[in-house]
Amino acid sequence: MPTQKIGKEDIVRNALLVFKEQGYHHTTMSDIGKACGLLKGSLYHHFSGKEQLMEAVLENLNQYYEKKIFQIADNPDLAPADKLRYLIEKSVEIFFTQRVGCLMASIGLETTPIRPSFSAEIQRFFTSWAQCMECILTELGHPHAQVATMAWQSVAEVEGGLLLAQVFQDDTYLHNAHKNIYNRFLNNSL
Amino acid sequence: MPTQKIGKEDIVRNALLVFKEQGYHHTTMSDIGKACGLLKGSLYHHFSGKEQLMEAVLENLNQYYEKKIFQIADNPDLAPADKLRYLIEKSVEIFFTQRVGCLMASIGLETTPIRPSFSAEIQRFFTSWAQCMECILTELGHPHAQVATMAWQSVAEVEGGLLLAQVFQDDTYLHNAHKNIYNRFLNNSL
Amino acid sequence: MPTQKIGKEDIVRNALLVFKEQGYHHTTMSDIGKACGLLKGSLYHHFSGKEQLMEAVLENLNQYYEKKIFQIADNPDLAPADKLRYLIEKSVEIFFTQRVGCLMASIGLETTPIRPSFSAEIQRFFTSWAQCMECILTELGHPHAQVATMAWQSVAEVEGGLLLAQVFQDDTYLHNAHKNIYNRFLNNSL
Amino acid sequence: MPTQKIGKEDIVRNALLVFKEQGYHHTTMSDIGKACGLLKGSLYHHFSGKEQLMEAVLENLNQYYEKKIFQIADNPDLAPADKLRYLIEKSVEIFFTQRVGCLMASIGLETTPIRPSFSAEIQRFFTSWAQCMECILTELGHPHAQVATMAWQSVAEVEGGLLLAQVFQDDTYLHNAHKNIYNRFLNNSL
DNA sequence: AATGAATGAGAATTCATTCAT
DNA sequence: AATGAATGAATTCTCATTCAT
Repeated sequence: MPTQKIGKEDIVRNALLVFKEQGYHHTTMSDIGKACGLLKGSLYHHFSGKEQLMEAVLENLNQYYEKKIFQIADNPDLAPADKLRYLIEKSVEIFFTQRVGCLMASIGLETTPIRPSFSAEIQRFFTSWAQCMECILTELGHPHAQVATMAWQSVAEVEGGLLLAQVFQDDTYLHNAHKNIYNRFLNNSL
Repeated sequence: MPTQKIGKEDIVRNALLVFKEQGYHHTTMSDIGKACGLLKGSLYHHFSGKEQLMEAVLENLNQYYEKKIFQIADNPDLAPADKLRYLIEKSVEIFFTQRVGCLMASIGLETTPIRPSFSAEIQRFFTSWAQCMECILTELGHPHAQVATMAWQSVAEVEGGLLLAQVFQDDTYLHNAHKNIYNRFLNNSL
Repeated sequence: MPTQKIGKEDIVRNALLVFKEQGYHHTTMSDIGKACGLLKGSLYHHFSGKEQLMEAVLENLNQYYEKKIFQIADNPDLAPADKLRYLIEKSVEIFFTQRVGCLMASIGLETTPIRPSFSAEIQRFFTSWAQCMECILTELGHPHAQVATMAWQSVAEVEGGLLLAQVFQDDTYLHNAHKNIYNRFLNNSL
Repeated sequence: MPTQKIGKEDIVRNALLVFKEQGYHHTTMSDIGKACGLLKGSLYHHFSGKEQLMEAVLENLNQYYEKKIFQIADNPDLAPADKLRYLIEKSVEIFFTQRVGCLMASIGLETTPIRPSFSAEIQRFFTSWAQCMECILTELGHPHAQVATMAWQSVAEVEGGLLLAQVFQDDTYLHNAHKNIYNRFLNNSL
C-alpha cells in the first residue's frame, strides 16, 4: 500500500502520546509504528532514528506551546488575570486530555544527562513557560525583582503537582498546584 | 569460589546510585554488577530479577527516609522550626551528596503506570514525606484544615525544584524551593 | 512526470562505478539511484532487481572490452608488439581513470560461488582477455604449445598486481605487472 | 547449556571458513553462530561485533602464516630450493584443504577502502609473504637489486592464479602459477 | 517514467535470565 | 556464592522490492 498513509506531523503527534505513556526507553519503534498504522521500518522514511524522532516530538511540542499557549502573554487585548486563567485552563486541558503528565518532565528526568540532544528542547520549554509567567506577573504589578523567582516557583509547583498526579494517578495534586497559584496571584479560588 | 563478596544491602546501595543516574530501563544488570564488583549473573543469587532489585532499592530508600529523616517529626526534644530546618538540611545533604535528583521522582515518572509494582513504594515515600510535613506544620500552629494542602504543596514544590535542577543541571532551582518553604513557614531566609 | 531522465545505458555506467567502489553487497539500490540522480524505486523501471542490474553491468563491461579492447588482436594493420602495447596502455587507462581496480575481479571474489548468475560473464571476461593475449603471443612467434599458458599467466599477473594495488592503495604493483609483461614479451621496458 | 561450548580460537577458525565462502558482507552473525553451534547472540560474549570478529580472523590467519609458513625462510637446516618447495606445497595444501581461495584477497578486494580496520592485517599478510620470498630468492643467489620485484611478482602471480581458480572453480590456474614459479626459480617442473 | 511511501524480511546488537562448574 | 558462557527474545535499523499516483 504505497502513497502517503500518514504525514510526518501525524507520526510526531502519535509518537508523543506513546512516549508519554511509556517513557523513552520503554517505547519501541514498533510501538510507535503501531500507533501510526505503520510498520516500524516505515518510520525510518521520515526520521533517521528513534532519537531524531523524539527530538522532533520535543520540538513540535515546544512550537505548539509557544504558538498556542505561551504567546498569550503578548496578547494586548487580555487582562493579566485572564491571561493567567487562560494559561492554567489550557494546561489543565492539555494534561487532562492527553493524560499521563508532562512529556518534558518525564523525558527530562529519564534522559538527562544521558541524552544531551534532548536537553536543549526541554530546557527551552521550561524557560518559555517561566518567561510567560514572568510577563503576566509583571503585568499584575508584582515588583520586577521578585517576578523571576515567583515564575519559576510556579513552574516548579505545577511540575511537582504533575509528578504527584502521575504517581498517585490522581489529578487532585495538579488541581491543587493550580489553586495555589490562583490564590497567590489572583486572590480567588479556582 | 563460594566466598561472599558482597551483601544484599551493598548491592541495593550501589544499585540505587546506578538507577538514579541512568534511570530504570537504561540501566542494565551488567551496569549494576559492575558497580558492585560482580558479574551480572551473580546478582541473581540475591535478587530474582531486575524488577525485584528495583523494588528492594525503593523499599530500602523508604526505610532510610522513614528511620533517619521523617521520624524527626516525632522527636519531642526539638522545636518545630528546628524540625523543618533539619528536614530541609537533610534533603539538601542527600540530594547534593548523591547528585542526580530524587530516585522516587524519576522512577515514578519513568515507570508509572508501566510498572505498577513500583508504585506502592513510591507513593509511600511521598505520603510519608507529606505526613512528616503535616506534623511539623501542625506543631507550628497552622490550622488543621490547611495543613495537608500546605504539606503537599511543599512536597510538590521541592520535587518540581529537583526536576528543574536536574534538567538545567543547576542546583539553584532546588535551593529556591527550600527558600520558599523557609519563608513561608519560618519567616526567615535560609 | 513521465519524462525520461536517464537511459538504461547510463544507469549501467553509473552502477559500474558504484559497484566497483563499494562491492556488490555493500552497494545499495539507493546508492546507485543517487549516482544516477534517481530514487531507488525508479531503477526498477529499467531492471527487475539488483542482481539483474549487476548482470547488465557485467555484460556491458564485457561488450566494452570486447569491442574496444580485445578486438585489437584482430586488427590486421597493427604489428603484434603494438597490439600488446595498446592492450596494456588501455588497461592502464581504464584502471587509472576509473580507479578502484577490476570490477570482474572484485565481484568474482566477492560473489563466487554465492551468486552463480554472475559467473558466466566474469569467466567470459577473463577468457576473452586470455584469448586476446594468445593471439598476440602467437603473432609474436611464440610456440603454439606454450601460448595459452603464457596468456593466462599474464592475466593472472595483472590481476594479482591490481589486487595488491588496491590493497596497498599503490599503483606501483600494477605498473610492475605490466613492466614484467613488456620485458617478457617485448624485451624492452615500459 | 552453560559452561564453555567453544573457545575463542574455535570461533575464529569457524568464522574464517564462513567468511571465505560467503564474503564479509554476505556472512551474517547467525551464519557464524551456526557454524560454531552457537546462537548469534552468544558470539558477542567473545567479540564485540562483526568487525572485531573479522579482525580477529585476519590476525589469527596472519599469525598462523607467520609462525607455520613464512618462518620457513629463517630455517637454517633447509636448502633454499626446499624452502621454496615447502612454501608452495604448504600454500597448495592450505588452499586446497580449505577451498575457496585466499581470504586476504577476497576480503581485501571486498572491503578496501570501505573497512580500513582490515587493511593493516591484509597488508601485513602480503608483506610477510613477499619478505619470505625475498629471503629465499636471496639465498638462491639472485641479485639483491631484483629480489624485491621478483618476490612481489610471485605473490601477484599466485594471487592472480587464486582469483582465476575461484572464478572458474578450477584449481589448474593456481597450479600453473606455482609451476611458473618453480620454473623461474628452480628450473624444474612441479 | 519517475516518485516516494510503505512493506517485510532480515541484519547487527542488546540484555535479562539461566545454569553447570 | 560467584562465575561466565549460553540463551532467546526483543530492539534498532537496513534494504530490496512494490505500487498508487
